[in-house]
Amino acid sequence: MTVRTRIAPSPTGDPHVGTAYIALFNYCFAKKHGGQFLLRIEDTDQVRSSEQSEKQILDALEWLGLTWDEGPRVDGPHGPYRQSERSQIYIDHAAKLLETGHAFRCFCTADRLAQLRAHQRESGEFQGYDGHCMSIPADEAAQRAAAGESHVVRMKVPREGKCVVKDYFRGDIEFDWATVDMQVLMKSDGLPTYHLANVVDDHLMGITHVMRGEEWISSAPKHLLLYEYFGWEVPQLMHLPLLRNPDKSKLSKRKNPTSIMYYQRMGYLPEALINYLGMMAWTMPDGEEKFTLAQMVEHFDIDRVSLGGPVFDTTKLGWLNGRYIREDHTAAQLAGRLQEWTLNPEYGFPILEMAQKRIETLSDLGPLVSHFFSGVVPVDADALAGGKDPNDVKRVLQLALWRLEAHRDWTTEALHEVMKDTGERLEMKLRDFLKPFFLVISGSAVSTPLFDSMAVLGPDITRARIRAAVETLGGVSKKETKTLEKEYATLFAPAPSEES
RNA sequence: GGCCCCUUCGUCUAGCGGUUAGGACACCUGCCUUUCACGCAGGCGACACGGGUUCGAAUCCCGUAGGGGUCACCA
Repeated sequence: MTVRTRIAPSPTGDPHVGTAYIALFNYCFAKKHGGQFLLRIEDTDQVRSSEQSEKQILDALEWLGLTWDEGPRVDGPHGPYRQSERSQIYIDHAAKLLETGHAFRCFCTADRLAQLRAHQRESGEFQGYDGHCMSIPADEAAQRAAAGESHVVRMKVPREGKCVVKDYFRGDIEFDWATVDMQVLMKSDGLPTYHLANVVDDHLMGITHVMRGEEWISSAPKHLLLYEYFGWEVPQLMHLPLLRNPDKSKLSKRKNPTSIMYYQRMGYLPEALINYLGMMAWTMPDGEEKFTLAQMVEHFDIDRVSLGGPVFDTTKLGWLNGRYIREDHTAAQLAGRLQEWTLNPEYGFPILEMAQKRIETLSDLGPLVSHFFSGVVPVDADALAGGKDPNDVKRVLQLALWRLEAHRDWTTEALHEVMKDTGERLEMKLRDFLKPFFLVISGSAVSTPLFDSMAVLGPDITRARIRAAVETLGGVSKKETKTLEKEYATLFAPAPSEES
């Protein structure tokens, strides 16, 4: 038997360091055992996902050196693929479950489900589907479905007995079936949910070991039950501990930079990042802390995984990155890395074009463009407030930051548009509204044009600078966050399809 | 709140019945150095708590506490 592992990132949002962390362990485990490390994009939601973010995930993994193999797949050419192109597979599998009586069509409205949940929460009973539509005879349900009535497909779950999840690291984990919900398998839009797609894909791809985040433990019974219903062999489940924020909660964008591209733009080397990720929950047998991906594969031992959730601490990452810079590079090699990073025509020429009009001597260049080659630039709190109430400025920055976090199109024009709109909705003169942003983005009152600068710097650095400025002004407390969120919702009430 | 998982210095961790509980980051002190950094030497600092089992427990078992995850037509 060949070992086959996989990761299945969602194409929603930015490529997350947590994804790379899970990918790293899958990669090392597969390679150590002469197996394959496969990749698929878990795209079961056409509304929220995008080609662009899918490409970002692939780019990020490649940057880190986590190359995936071409493995068995269901159709089309080899390589990563989108599931939505193949939804017929899930329709067929759902139909099979319907036939064998392991699933049923559910016609319940969102309203009824919301009421049900509210009632259950109030009375403190088990929260989950009450089996309302299970009593509809199969042929009647099929007829209603054929007539075009909106419905979903749910899996049947035993109401008594226990389910034993065999986790490689934790041993047997017991769940009462009564606490497992009758999960929706097919949504009313005809696309599968993650649970169905995941099990079907893993089986068709011949996955032998499912190494994923701890967050999935509680849905493992559903997955196991699906394997049983289909009569398929169950892969070995291995749940890795979750990366944490300094406050120990699950690593999140709200509290930490989590985008892999952020670390790339901040000037971390891929070998340092991957090395650091490798010392989260794992150690080399000899205790060595600096190691390459190849060395990690060579000495990889799955039993050396520790289960306490590691805090992703950028201080130590910085130290490691420094070691790579000074120990593994001559000046000439370092020049090469710098070139790869930003000292190249692609990144540099637009900057020079901006600078050209604004300099008298070549030596004026340095101070003018230095912020393009920096991470977070320091800003003076007093200068930022500009004689006004710092809290007002903070409020404006935070609201705009959220707006920019939801914003995808990072071109000069689009940024101009979204910032102009934000200023208008805040009923401010554009000039007054934009003033602090000049300072925050460039760290100086005299600098390159705002929107062009933001476009060149990219979303990660831009957002990080605004976030840092908010902190400089004292940060937003929990209470302030609440009021601001309310204000944000009324001012910018995002359309339902827009993601945040 | 229900269910589930986890628990060694502030942080990442070694340890898998007998150790003065080891290393790394951070912090502090000193050395090196025109400054800073690097480097070197040293220091501070942890087995969550309570019961068992055992001649002996950080290691095994039970309980408590704390932290986390999860309870969607998101993944």
